[in-house]
Amino acid sequence: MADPGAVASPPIQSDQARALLKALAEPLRLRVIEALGGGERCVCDLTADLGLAQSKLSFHLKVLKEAGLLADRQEGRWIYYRLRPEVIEQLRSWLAELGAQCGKPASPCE
Amino acid sequence: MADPGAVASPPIQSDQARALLKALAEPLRLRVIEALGGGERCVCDLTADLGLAQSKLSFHLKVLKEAGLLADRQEGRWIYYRLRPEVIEQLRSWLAELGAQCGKPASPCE
DNA sequence: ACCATAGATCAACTAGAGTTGATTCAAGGC
DNA sequence: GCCTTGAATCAACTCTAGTTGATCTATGGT
Repeated sequence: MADPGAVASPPIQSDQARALLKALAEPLRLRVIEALGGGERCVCDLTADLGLAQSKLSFHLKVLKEAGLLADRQEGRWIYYRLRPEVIEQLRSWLAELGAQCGKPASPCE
Repeated sequence: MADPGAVASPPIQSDQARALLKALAEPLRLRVIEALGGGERCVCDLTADLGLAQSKLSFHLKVLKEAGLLADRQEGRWIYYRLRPEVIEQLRSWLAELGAQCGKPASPCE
């Protein structure tokens, strides 16, 4: 029903969806996410490309990681971040359910 | 490629996606959205069901409407709000693009 | 015309989230 | 061991977004 190849993508709760939405709904974080949409990047690259103060980027990376949207790995002095597409997929599934049965007419309240 | 049955869902911009995400990423608004996920409702029903102050609900309905997520119609004294599933679908498509090619390995930055 | 009710709007207040610059920590190079 | 550099953390500040209660508008009943 969901996604065949994915690593067990359980249906996501409303609270989890909200956390993901909140993490995404911030201009800088969205730019980070979009940058990582092109593939894994190290922090120094992101800092340079997005023209951000180091501590600012670090703050937002932390938020995104805690929301579950990013994964990271260390290699020597550098830390690489990447998107976790399965989490995006969970959010998409959650959104799909929202639109599913919203066409029902209202019961007149008079 | 996109959605066959939908009413011409043009690819959405990053800014528009952010606006939608921001509108969704608020606890009360998400509750409203989920309530409307079950079908159209009038404001008085929503106020009662969600147990909200009237002005508070009105504020959030406005935000959601301005984001494009809701449509409304007036009938006598009452105003009915409903979800716009095509907008949700646009957001889903936008999210799908994000995860598409994020598997690319990083170019080592040393 | 008057009153009651649904809903939007407004101004003042509050709180939470992001910014900034300094500091700390860890990994390499010498 | 010491110095440099990548990155995280912290405290102080700022600002935006949501809350609150009052007011305004419009619809319908009498």
